[in-house]
Amino acid sequence: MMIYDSLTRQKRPFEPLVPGHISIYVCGVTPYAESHLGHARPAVLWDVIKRYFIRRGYIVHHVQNFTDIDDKIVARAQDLGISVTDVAERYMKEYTDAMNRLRVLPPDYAPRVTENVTPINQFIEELINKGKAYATSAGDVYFRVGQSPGYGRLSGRQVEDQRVGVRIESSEDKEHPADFALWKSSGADEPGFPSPWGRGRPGWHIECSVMASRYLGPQFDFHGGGIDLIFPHHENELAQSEAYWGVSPARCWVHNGLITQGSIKMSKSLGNGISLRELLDRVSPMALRTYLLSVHYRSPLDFSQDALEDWSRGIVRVWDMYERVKDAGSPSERLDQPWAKRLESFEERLLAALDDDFNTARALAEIYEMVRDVHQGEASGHAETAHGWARINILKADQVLGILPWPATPRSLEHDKLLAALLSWRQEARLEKDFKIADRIRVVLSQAGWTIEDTPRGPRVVAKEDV
RNA sequence: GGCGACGUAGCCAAGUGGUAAGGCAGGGGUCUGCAAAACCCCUAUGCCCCGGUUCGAAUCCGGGCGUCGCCUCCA
Repeated sequence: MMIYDSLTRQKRPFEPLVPGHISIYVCGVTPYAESHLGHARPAVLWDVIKRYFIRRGYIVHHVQNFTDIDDKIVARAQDLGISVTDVAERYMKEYTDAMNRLRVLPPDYAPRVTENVTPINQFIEELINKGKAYATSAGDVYFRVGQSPGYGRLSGRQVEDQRVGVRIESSEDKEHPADFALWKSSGADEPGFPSPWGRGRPGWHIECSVMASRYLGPQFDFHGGGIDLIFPHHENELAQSEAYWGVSPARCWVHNGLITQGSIKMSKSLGNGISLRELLDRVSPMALRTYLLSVHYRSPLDFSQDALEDWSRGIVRVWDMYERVKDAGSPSERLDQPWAKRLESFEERLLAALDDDFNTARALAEIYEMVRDVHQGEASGHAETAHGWARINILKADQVLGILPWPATPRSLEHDKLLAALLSWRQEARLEKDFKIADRIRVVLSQAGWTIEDTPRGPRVVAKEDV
């Protein structure tokens, strides 16, 4: 198992901290606005990583937080004239709904900052006691970057090289411009929590150090998030955790590339994010999911509607095959043909692709090659065996990658009866060679959003919204 | 200015030293009342450019060109 670590900048063999267990902390979202497509990428990636480790026999502990208190949420609440809690709840629910539609398994713990204020305060106090942080007369607490010799090694930068002026906020009583807030005092009209330094709220980075160690311990296996979080968020988090525990928190830092549009990063602040909810209303969630997995996670993914549709057309072939073979029995004969041997060893190749730094693109390619082997089996007169393997292998791929759509929108019984009646009328017409009627029925159904396909096994109706 | 990533067929994309996976589109075919679907076959002497290392380079090194990201909230 080879995994790329952002800290060492190389792919290297991975050994879990505790044999047989995998612990994962992924930075979640700040729920102050609608989720966009960019949020779906790490979620789907970590979902696959998790399923992969589970399949490999590990016990997985996965934590993903919600930053439910933050300046942006406060501002949003004031805009909408509702409470900070209501804003956070609304967008957390929206995010969770989108994840469900993408078949993303929920994390084992989804802690919130507002439920961890006391441990956060204890953590900050200890950092002050250790001389790693200091409180100001204004009631703010800052982390003392100068006390962290390794600071900058995750993001590969030196504090003094950074563009001057950008980080420095007005009227600072910070000791050093690079020092960052652990605790920020709240104004009278802002939400706040009591603390030894007065009423205030946690800074952006401290939550993750606190919650990760609280739920997973001082050290854990993976820390994940978008590549844009490396600096300052993860750099600061690393510094805090190290200052507190004396060890580097994550054994491996995994950062996904960003989703762009026209090569420009999709982000909330640029306002060019594609609404995840709207996109999921428009395309099949599982087609979107496979599209996200079609590019290696560390590469940027330049979103295009065309590319998504291309992927959608491809994965539909796998769905169709599953429809055809889902009732097949388990294969009972063992054959020496190459296709049969490949079908038997399909899962090994699937997992081997993921062993190599979670290469989901290669894993998807394995699925298509497997589909071709099934066709070869059919052509060589062993359809039953081939179908049996097809069923097993597609389900195995689905278990790890998540590729099959959940049942399409349920239809009413009346609906089905009506369709069946029209189809049998058309079949009668066809038998009587009355193709005028037959074609007329096809046109009428097509106008209603249904496509009839005459297959060797009889007519089949596909609803346009299913694809 | 500092740091980093990327550049593979018409499009998307895997491949990090051994002779270019996969998907979409396109062409040809099988099947079919027609259509669609499905399936089969074909489609990069070449991987941004120029040098170098090597028996051998898309892969390693050097130099360019182009695009993007981080340094401010960001997945």
